[in-house]
Amino acid sequence: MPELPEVEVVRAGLAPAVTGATVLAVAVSDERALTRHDGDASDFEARVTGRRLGAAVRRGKFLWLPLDADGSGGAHEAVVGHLGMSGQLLLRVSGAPPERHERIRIDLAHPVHGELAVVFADQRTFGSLAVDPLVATADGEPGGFGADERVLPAQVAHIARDALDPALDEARVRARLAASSSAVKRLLLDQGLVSGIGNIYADEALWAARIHPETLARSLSTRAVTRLLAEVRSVLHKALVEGGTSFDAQYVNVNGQAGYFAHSLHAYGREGEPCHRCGTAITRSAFTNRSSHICPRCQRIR
DNA sequence: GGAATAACCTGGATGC
DNA sequence: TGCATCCAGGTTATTC
Repeated sequence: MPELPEVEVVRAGLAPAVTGATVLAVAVSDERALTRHDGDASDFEARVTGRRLGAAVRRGKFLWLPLDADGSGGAHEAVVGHLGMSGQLLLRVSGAPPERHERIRIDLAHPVHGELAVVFADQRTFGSLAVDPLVATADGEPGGFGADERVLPAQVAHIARDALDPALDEARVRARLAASSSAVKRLLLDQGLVSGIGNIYADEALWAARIHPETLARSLSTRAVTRLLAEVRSVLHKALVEGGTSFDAQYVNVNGQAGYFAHSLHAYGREGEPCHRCGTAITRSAFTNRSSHICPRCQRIR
């Protein structure tokens, strides 16, 4: 499932191939991939064709490509994408055969790499692309990772900075945790508080910090919050280094290759297997329409 | 306004 | 072998 590390791997793979490229043609084969676009397929195709793409930028799980950037900023729109559960952005040679679950294909001409295609494929159709206006960031800092412009797509404006963003307002995160009567895991998954964390890395960070996911956020000590935020950053960084987490074919980089972090997981997906710290069997339990994986000995509700 | 929940969707795994 | 059901989960709209 694409979370921050997986999306960053995709962004880093796309950036050299698309920055400065001109869009030759756009083909939308499934309009469900435009659920975040304010218009139909022909509108999307018309608004992207002929435009010049800027550097790929990411905030949390969203990434975007500014349109008609002149190198010193100035773009007013961007193609913004979210991979959802199973979305893939693949780089292919021009004229490559259709991918399984292909939804949108963007043909490009790059001044160095020549003609190529960016293919958006998505099995479960939770992901989407859209053309969206760029708006100024509320804090005056760069909109996301990958570019210095202080703008971001309007539909991403409500998304908080991610855990690896140096401009993250950590004091706000701490204050929200201290005031909330919700379970701490629910807040970790709240993209409006801190973005980029999904179910996999929430479980991993909570295991590393020895915190039960149902623990009330306001009951955490300052020390525990510090430990948790450090583990969130550590887990995301390690996953990024290992190319993200791949359980099946639903997450791959732009070249179709899987990541290796699944081999480093301590909690997520390890139900019944021994805890790497104490040997107790990892358990899985229902948590708001999804699952939580914990070590019942290391992660007790206090 | 904050919190909780349902709905969206497809294909692999499982059970009968 | 074939069919039915369950499950995975990010985001958003709806409800409380």
